[in-house]
Formats: sequence, structure tokens, C-alpha cells
Amino acid sequence: MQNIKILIADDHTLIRAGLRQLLQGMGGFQVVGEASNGREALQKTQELQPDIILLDIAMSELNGLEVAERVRKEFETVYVIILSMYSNEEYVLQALKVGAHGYLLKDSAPTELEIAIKAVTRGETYLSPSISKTLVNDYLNRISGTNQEDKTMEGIFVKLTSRQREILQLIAEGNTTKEIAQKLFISIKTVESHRMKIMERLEIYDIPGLVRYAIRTGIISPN
Amino acid sequence: MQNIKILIADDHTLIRAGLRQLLQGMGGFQVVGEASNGREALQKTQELQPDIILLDIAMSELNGLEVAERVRKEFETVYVIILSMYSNEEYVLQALKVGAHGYLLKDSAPTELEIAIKAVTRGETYLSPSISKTLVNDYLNRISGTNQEDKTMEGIFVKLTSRQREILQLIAEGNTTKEIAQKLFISIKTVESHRMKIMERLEIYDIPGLVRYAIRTGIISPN
DNA sequence: CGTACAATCGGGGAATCCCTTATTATAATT
DNA sequence: AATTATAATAAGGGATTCCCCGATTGTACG
Repeated sequence: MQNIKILIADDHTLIRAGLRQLLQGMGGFQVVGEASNGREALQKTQELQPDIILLDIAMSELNGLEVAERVRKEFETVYVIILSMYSNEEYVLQALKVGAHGYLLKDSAPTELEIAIKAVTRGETYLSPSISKTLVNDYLNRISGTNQEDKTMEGIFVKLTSRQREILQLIAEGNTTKEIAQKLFISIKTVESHRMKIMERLEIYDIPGLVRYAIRTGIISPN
Repeated sequence: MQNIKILIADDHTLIRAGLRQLLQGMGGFQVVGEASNGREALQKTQELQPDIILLDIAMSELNGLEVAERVRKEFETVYVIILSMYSNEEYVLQALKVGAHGYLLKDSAPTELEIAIKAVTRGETYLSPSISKTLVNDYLNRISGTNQEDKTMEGIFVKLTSRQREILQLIAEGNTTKEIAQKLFISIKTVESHRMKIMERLEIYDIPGLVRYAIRTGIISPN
């Protein structure tokens, strides 16, 4: 069995060096190159023809998701694993959409990296276990169904109804349940009911989490 | 010459594993432990009595700068190196202010890490070369001159006490009052009291507002 | 016409929030 | 040394919210 050739793309030199050491310590892997930004990642993919690219999302020039998309189009034989700090649904969905083979959180055990690489080279798709299953299922259902315009990246707009978004925004803007009820001329109980539905949908069960979600998805700004 | 005992504190397991491999490959260093959040970093510092702590800034529970401040106060023999993605003026200044011995960008060569650790153990202060000299000189001038209250951190760091920032972070991360009380080993009533003081100081009287403030000022990220 | 789901509302108990007050310790000032 | 200020701790108590249950109505879709 030949070594698996790997290209590491991450903005941070120390992180790249660390990953390189980690992979070399595992055996069976050969780090054939490093890239310190997205554009370089594309160049080196062409030059070095690796089996696998490990792609950080937050890179200058061209972010990891962009790189993933182009690599998938231009180099069909290269497997792409996204390495991300975040389990944001938007990122994960976008990664799936552009055809990444793996999505691994930086908060993963080293062995998980090994497992992910091996799974991907067998043609499987690997996602970090902590990534919501329902999320992925939703996505898969959606794309397998009537396709049309891809509704994937409407982000929040597919997950919540209009009313729920309205209430989420009011919550994130600091209105209390009572205030929301008054503004919308509905009962406090109804607002509570909406809030709970929102929490279930998003799988976020605390108010600060809802606020952060609203900011991430652009429903409100932090200002 | 004995091995230098190192504690690594970073939210991300993969990054920690990478750094560990990197340091072990260098020789002369012994990674005696890892911490996956700020509070754990404090605990392990006490337990393991390392010579050096490598501290990421963006950590849950307690951010790296807070940890640095406390470690400097409580464990005078431990050297502190901040490992950061950013060369933000505010971060660097704050790091200097709380008495960190080093500030290293994650975008540094592996050898720089080695150099930094050795410099620091000799009692020197090490900063990544790309960090502006003028910045540091300005700071040093300011503190050596008429001291007064340090106006450096007009942002968050003058408005809140360390304890208050800690609690604000925990609130914004979605911990309930009870959870915070348990984590800090204090009464619920005390947490409530802190929260009210924070609200008065910031003139923000709702939790979503506090969360937005924490995001604006970089105490937490929206993710 | 049945199934699904959105939007509405209620009961009731647990938990939190909000306001006031208080004690102790430490830091700064005089 | 005495005073003042402020941080960190905590309790009491009433108002409010949260959370888990269920229920009704309307609408869209096959």
C-alpha cells in the first residue's frame, strides 16, 4: 500500500507544521506540500497532484469553500476535506454543496483525522460526529427532491417560517416575551410557543445561542 | 539541561495535538499537559506546575488574556506565551499589560516557537517579529511615564473587572445562572449580582444585548 | 378527505429575573 | 492610621419567564 499524498492548506504556519508532524507520526501519509492561502492551494493542487487536500476555511485570497468548489470541478481525482473551527450549519451545507468529501472540526481527536482521511480515500463522505445529523438529512432530502433553484444557501430562510424569523429577530434585539407579545398583538403563550419551535428547529436551546445564530446568519447585526 | 515542561491550552484538539507533536519533535521540551478551555488551563497550571504555558486567546469559559493575567498573579514562576491568530493592537497591548512573556502569531515558523520558548525561559520577552515595534515602544513609554490609570484599553477592559468579564463571557456562551454558579463555585445570588453590575456598567439591560456587546468587543465569537 | 404543519393559546410548576440590602476584603486616598 | 471606594460575596421576596404538557383553528397538498 502506497502512502497517501496530502496537501495542507491553512493560513497559519504553526498550524500547518503541527498538522504535518501529526500526519507523519501516523504513518501511511505523506505531506507533499503546504499552502498558506487559498490561491496557493489551487496552484499546488495542480503542481503536486495530491490524493487529499486538507482545507481550512478561513484563508486569505480565496476561502476554503471556494477552493473546494474549484478543486472539485477541475481536479476530479483529488479528495477534499474541509478543516474548520465551526460547526455552523451554513458552512457544513456549503461544503456539502460544493462537493467536499469530508468536514472535520479542528476540535477533533487526532485519530479522527486519520479515520477521516482513510474513509474519504475509500470514497465515503466523512463528517465530524458532532455535526447534526438532521442537518445533513435535511440537505440530502432537499437536493434529492424536486431540485429547481437550489434553496440550500438561503440559510435561515429554509429553516424557519416567516413568523419564526420575525420572532427570532425580536428576541435577538432584546425584546422580552411580553414586549414581543404586545408588539405582535398575540398572547405571551404564543410567543413562548414560537420560541420553543425555533429552538427545536435550530437545535439551540438558550437565548444567547439564538442571538449568536441571528448574528451569524445576518438577521441582526451585533451593533 | 532538563526538559522544559510545557502546558498547551487551545480550544481545538487537533491544534493541540499538532503543537504537541511539533514540540516533541524539537527535543528539549516536554508537553506535560493540555487544556481545552481557559478554566482548565488554570487548573492544570496549578496541578502540573509547568515551566511554560502556551495560551490561545480564543477559548471558551475564560479567554487566554484573562488566564494570562491570573497565572501571572498566582504562579509567578510560570512563563506565559500567548498564541494568537491576530496581531491586533488591542490584544498585544493587553497581553503586555497583564504581564505575558511572549506573544506569538500562529502564522509563525516552527523554529520561531522554539526560539520564543527559549528566550522566555531566559527571562526575555518575545514578540513575533511582525508585531509593530512602535506599538510596543508606545506602550512602554506610557507605563514608565506618569502612570495613572492606563488608558490603553478604553474598550472593554476598563469598563469591567476581570470577574465581570469572566461572567459576561459565560453568559454570552449560553450558560444559565445556575451553571455559572456551579462552574465558579459561588452562589446563584452572587452571579445575579454580578450580572446586574455588568448591566449597570454597560447600560445594557437585557441578555441579548449583553451577547451582542460580547460579540462586538470580541469577548466571544458568534460561532 | 385525511395528513401535515403553521399559528394561536392555556395550565402549572420550576427556574430565573430584578430590586434591595448586607458583609467582608482589598485598594486607593487622605 | 483612618477613611473612602469598590469588588466580590450572598440572601429575601415578589414579579416574570421558562418549560413541558396539551388543545384548537386554518390552510395547503396529495
